[in-house]
Amino acid sequence: MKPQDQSAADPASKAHLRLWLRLLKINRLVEAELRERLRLSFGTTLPRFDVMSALYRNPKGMKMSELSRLLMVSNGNVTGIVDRLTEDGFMLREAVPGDRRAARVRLTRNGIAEFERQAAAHEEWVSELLGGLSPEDTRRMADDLGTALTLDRKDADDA
Amino acid sequence: MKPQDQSAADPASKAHLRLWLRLLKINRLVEAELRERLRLSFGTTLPRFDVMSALYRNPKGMKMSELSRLLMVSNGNVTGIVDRLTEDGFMLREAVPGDRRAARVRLTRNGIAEFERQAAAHEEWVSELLGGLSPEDTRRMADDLGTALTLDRKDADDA
DNA sequence: CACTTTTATTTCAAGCTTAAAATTTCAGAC
DNA sequence: GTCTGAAATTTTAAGCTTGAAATAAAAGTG
Repeated sequence: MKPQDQSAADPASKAHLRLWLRLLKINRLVEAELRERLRLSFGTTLPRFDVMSALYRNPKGMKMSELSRLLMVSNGNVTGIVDRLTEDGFMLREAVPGDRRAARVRLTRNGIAEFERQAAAHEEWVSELLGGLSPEDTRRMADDLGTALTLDRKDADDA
Repeated sequence: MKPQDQSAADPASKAHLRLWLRLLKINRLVEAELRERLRLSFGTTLPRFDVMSALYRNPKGMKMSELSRLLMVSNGNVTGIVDRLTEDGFMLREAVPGDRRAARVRLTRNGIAEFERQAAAHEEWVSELLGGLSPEDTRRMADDLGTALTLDRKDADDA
């Protein structure tokens, strides 16, 4: 490829940057709205919702480190959020039989019931907020992102 | 459409939720990487980069409230970030002639030079991190998101 | 002009977040 | 068994973030 092929300035990097700025924007828009609704409707926060969601899908409980890895946040971060959710009676720490260092966290009966209420509203809200995307665009974009994510390595699974 | 058309459970909301979880994931992945690189290479953070970026595009400066609205963060948040960037000599507050309440913030010569270094690296990093997306997918996704964003109302503009 | 309301910003308390250091326990080497 | 290093978690300090309250000044009302 000849040098002047780069006619209209840099090709890919500007396009990627443009996409990134839009990803950032929709993320902030949706997160801000979800945060406010969670606060007003349930008196909770997004990080709390995320932790409860992870535990809801793992009824047997998860170790702190598993939680931290899945949610892609630091260990110390999870400690604080779980502390507060435990104070509220939504979850509890259990000893791990063979390992006195580890702690297994799981939702209480109360936490399960509370999360189910929150999750139903949450799903409706997300759908409302992404309502501008047609079913086809939605599916295609999710698939494209799936590709990008597996190429970024990390856990290639997904529910 | 007949009732049993909804065969595979709820249609749109689950698809939107799936997309949302992937948007969230790629966002965290990219942000985590950018945050670490900004820290290691420039000793700065994403919020600081965002503020400097906004001011770089507005050489005449911006009022605190304009900054806060553009970046979609709270007023108090901007105050703290600008305070620290000012201590570092990258920006300064100026009085607004006709309004003694307001403050106009702009980059110093030093701040401009520093941001230009950071922005060049940042663009490369983003392109690298989104490298898994082909030029076509990248463009299409950005366009689709643009649609979703204008439908979410708010400022329909964009650079 | 006095009064009220709106606007611009900062301050504050609480919670989120990270990276790094500190603890505690486990597992392997000897 | 003792030592050394790795692993799981918590603690800590600093910065980010919000919503609400506090300040201060501008703009409208009468």
